[in-house]
Amino acid sequence: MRPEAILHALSDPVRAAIFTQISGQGCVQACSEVAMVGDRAIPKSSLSHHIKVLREAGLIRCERHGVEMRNHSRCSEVDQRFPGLIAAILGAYALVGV
Amino acid sequence: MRPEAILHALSDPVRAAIFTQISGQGCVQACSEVAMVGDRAIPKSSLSHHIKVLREAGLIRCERHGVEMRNHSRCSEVDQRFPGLIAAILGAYALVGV
DNA sequence: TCCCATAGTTCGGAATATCGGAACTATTGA
DNA sequence: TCAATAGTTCCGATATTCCGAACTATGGGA
Repeated sequence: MRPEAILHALSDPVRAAIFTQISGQGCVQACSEVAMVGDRAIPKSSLSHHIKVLREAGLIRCERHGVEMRNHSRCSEVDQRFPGLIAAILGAYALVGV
Repeated sequence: MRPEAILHALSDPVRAAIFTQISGQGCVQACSEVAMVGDRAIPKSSLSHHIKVLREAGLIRCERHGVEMRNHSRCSEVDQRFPGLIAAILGAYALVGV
């Protein structure tokens, strides 16, 4: 879990929005529930790529549940390792309304 | 001054190190003083590019002083707009020793 | 069992960004 | 005016990103 990977993952507003969504409500979302960011539909190959980047950065964990993939936020683990990082980043995005 | 630009700028460990260096001691450094990161020499065209990315992200301000360029950290301005962001990021890098 | 529908992943090629050497520009001092 | 120093710009090689199309995996019927 490296800081540069986390920053890179969240330096894309679309990925930051996806991560916010996964972290926010209930902390579990299937990819198909994330297929919209704002009013914008994300092509599923792009979404798959974004999810992969978030996963490889250690920000989320994915497990198959039947036919769908559930994405869990790893917020608390990341926060334990890098205190305040996630909060500051999502806070900054929230301030500019993304 | 957008969060994604700041995160992108600092998602490169070399740039993060340059920014740490500029922010750290005395808050002013000419590019030539930054030409080393760790034991690694940075080509000056690359350094110029890195400095530009940091400048455009709003992280530093550059002004010519005679023949050299001085780089000032804008830490406090960034912190005013996005509280805790810089500290959390540099703190995370410090934790892994970069 | 076989087939279909749903959910994601992988492939491939076009567009874009990054890196660094070489050439260029700007400023100072002799 | 010329030389030296400090950065910038240009450009080609390399690497990333984006997304449609094809592919894989799982579960639910007929």
